[in-house]
Amino acid sequence: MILPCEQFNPEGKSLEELRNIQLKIASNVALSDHIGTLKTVAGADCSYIEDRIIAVIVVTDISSLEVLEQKYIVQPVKMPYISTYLSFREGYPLCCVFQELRIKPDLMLVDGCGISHPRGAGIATHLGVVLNVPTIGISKKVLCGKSVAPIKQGEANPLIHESKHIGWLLKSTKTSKPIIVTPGHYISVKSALSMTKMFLKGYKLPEPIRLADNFAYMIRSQLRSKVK
DNA sequence: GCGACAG
DNA sequence: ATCTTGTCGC
Repeated sequence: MILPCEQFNPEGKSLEELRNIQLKIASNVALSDHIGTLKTVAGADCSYIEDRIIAVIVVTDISSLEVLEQKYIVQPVKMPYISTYLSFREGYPLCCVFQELRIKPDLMLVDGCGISHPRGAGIATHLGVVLNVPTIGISKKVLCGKSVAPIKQGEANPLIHESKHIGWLLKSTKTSKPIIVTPGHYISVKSALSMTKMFLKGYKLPEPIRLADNFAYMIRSQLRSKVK
């Protein structure tokens, strides 16, 4: 069996080969709820400093949303950013960090798309399938699909792609643009929205993702002042 | 050929 | 994602 992280490694592969990996991942997605007792929920995000990538995962308590564990890793960037291939740029380091976690989260929110991807395999889905963990994709821009912008805070409208309901546009605060919520793995379209709403704490992004954002930013600040 | 295009 | 100060608004 192939090591988990290797399923995100773009080295030596053509874009066609990477596309085939995504199709294989998409064929293994489960869009029904396979979530047991929810005790912990994590947020995953990446930041960059020059030619290095900083991948972080923050694990929080499901009810208080306070940090239980946070880990990060810094690696050389293996691949340039190419739209629809994000998981081969950020997936490898995130997979490495996940394996170092003492607490394996019951659910993980990932900065990026889930099934709302041309081949049905955004980074949230890719991580969920490879790591066998329930995931939800949270992004700020639509990659594919169409929707109607929600207006009122708390309002959510369906994101439709090729006649299929693949996610939502959620107006998380009064002033921010809507965030895009899509199932990654082991969760239904409906639950992806209700779960995400549970983690909103008055900010644009659900708390686990916001904490991961902040942590990544902090690590980046430390690195630039120390090594430069 | 043209436009779109997560982070 | 990142480069970047002040500034408009609640």
